[in-house]
Amino acid sequence: MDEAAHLFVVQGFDGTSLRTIANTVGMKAGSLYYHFDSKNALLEAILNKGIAVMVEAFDQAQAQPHATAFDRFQSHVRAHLGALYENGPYTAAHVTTFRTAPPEVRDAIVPIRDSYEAKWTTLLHQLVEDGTLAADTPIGLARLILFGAMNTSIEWFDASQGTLDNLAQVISRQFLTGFGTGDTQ
Amino acid sequence: MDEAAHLFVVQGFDGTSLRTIANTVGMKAGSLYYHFDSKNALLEAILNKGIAVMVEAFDQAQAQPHATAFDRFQSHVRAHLGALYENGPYTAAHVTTFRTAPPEVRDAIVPIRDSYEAKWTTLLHQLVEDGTLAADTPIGLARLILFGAMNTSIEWFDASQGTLDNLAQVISRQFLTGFGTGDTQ
DNA sequence: AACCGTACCTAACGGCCGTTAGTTTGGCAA
DNA sequence: TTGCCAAACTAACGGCCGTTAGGTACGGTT
Repeated sequence: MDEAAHLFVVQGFDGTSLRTIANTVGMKAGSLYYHFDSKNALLEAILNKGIAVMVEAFDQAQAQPHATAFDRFQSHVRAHLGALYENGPYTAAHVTTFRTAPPEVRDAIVPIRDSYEAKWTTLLHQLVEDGTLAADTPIGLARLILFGAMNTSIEWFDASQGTLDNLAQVISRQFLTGFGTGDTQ
Repeated sequence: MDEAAHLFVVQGFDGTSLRTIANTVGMKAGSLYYHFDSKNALLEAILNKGIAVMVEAFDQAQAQPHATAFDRFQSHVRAHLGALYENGPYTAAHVTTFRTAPPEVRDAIVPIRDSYEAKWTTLLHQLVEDGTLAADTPIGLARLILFGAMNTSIEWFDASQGTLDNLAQVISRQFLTGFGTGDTQ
């Protein structure tokens, strides 16, 4: 699954054959069917694990003590980025292959996916309540914009050029205060 | 090309066969070779057109008069979103298929892609110089975060639930001032 | 009337695809 | 020692893939 998820990230689901996956782990294609019912089932398992990794990272961040509301928020951003880059290729595979996954697979994943998104919605609501986020923040849109910033880092983040801690800080700060000076508008 | 680009967005490049494309436009697969040398060449043409559409939208926004620096910025955001949703499926196809495109195709596209990114880099530099963006803004990172927010809207934007004008306004405002109140940090 | 180029079609090629049925291997348990 | 079961293997199936060679229809030009 590790190798399959990695290949899915690089080549896409349809661009990766079972023979390629099997060959990468020193097997033959048919042998994969001892472990998975089908290629779709393999993808489904990977997508699920991708969510599980994100959820675990989120819950760990939740459990930690934080000095300020901003620290708490930044810790969650860091956790999401950690799920993308530090805990196997599952979350990355989820983010990159979900949109074009076969409908049956997508439909099976959606409910679990929703539960992760709900955690973020709750978090953002709390930040509104304690005055960290503006009262008129469009929570749904805000979450999607934040996800966009975090997830598309897959296309350009290079660990040799910057740390995840730094990226988490930049994204968190940007999300709350923006890059502007406030001089206009 | 219209239909092919649309199918690439929905099913991915590898997930779309030439027979499917041909069938959609009332042709046979072999006939496509009168117009394109190969499937890769078709993709390359689509990706190029995707950039051309973005560039044209950018230049049109550039040519318009604007009351404030913020208006100018928002106008460019709106232009990019317009390229994604209002001028055919080419830009959307570019954004969604570029990462997993065959290396030869990607390599051929990169230089043209860079030219579009350079336009944004220049714009952001100007915003720093006129005091709209903070002097210590990490331009490169800022552009990628902005692109992330705009481009991943493909996964969730629904024209029946919100206008592009509104989305452009939310993204622009968020980019400059954030969603926070400024009470923490 | 003869010709030409454009735009398609037909039919097939070799090759890879996901999948399956049946078989082999090797370690552990009885 | 025998039996069992997990974990692989082999070999093939039908089917779809990108691609190609050669043919056909047809409007416009000479």
